[in-house]
Amino acid sequence: MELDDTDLRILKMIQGDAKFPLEKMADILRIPKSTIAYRIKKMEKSGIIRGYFTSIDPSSIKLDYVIISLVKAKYGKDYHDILGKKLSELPGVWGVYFVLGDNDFIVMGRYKTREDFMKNYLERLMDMPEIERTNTQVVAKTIKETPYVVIENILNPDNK
Amino acid sequence: MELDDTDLRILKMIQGDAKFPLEKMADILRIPKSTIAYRIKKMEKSGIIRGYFTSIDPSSIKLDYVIISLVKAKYGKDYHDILGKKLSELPGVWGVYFVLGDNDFIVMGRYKTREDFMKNYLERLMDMPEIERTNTQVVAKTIKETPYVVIENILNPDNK
DNA sequence: TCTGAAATCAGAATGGT
DNA sequence: ACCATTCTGATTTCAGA
Repeated sequence: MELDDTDLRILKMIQGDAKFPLEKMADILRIPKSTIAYRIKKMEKSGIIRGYFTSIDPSSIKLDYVIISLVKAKYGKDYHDILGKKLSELPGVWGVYFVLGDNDFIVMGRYKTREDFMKNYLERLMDMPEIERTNTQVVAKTIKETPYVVIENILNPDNK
Repeated sequence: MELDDTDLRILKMIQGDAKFPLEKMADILRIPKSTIAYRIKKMEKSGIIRGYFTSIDPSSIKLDYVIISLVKAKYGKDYHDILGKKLSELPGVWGVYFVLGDNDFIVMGRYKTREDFMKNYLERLMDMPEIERTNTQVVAKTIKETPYVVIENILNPDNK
């Protein structure tokens, strides 16, 4: 499905506020709210809109031990497929990226304590025979984390 | 603010579906919907709930060039502060983590093309005098990306 | 802090263009 | 595909426990 400028403007308004009222959008874009509703439904059906989520402050539920791991798999396609799956099923892991370069996987996770991290992450990682080596880094500070913000500049010439 | 079991159950329901109806929650938890509303409002005010977001499929808007950078700053506190800020202001960057270990920053970004990436990210990175060295990896496949899912197992004994 | 009922408002459904 | 109207149901408000 092709997105026109109106679709992008709608997406920009709802990406940071899932409950942005149709009426306000209608006022801003100067088109009827039933049209906005119609377009949003279409984007939901086509998979452009993947869902509506609530962002919860991780530290409010004591998830203060944030880690990022660089993982190198042993050579062979099977190893990669199996390892990718295994990593993404670890408790606390919210991101797994298969990358080209020195490493194979970059893994993002959140844990309550060092003990929680050791038990539920690191020890399980040690048990994976598909791994060649790992390098895990502790996040001292999250400076920015806005994974849902995708549309930054609507008037980007590349969109034309 | 202290979260009890009911709060956590509410959060678990809305984290993956911001529009989960109060009435359904009331049925499941067997408490009145006005109480659910009251508790959600409280969590919004106290900052536990940071907002409601729409997840947009990045590839639907042609953001197919996904990168992760490892950045090492030159020594000195000022360098770190300035660099963290500069990195988080780069277009396309959605995540910046200050980490302990071999690197100082891990930077997550999304771009339309290699050219877009070169122009808006890499070339600007090259211009930052605070940087000692960088190592940028291209994401071949995003295996998992669920940053909003924070509460995995409500019945975790650690919560008690 | 919690609850029930009433009032308000937003979103879904409809049908016509 | 678009839009005006109608209808349904979810959220907000408020008084009382």
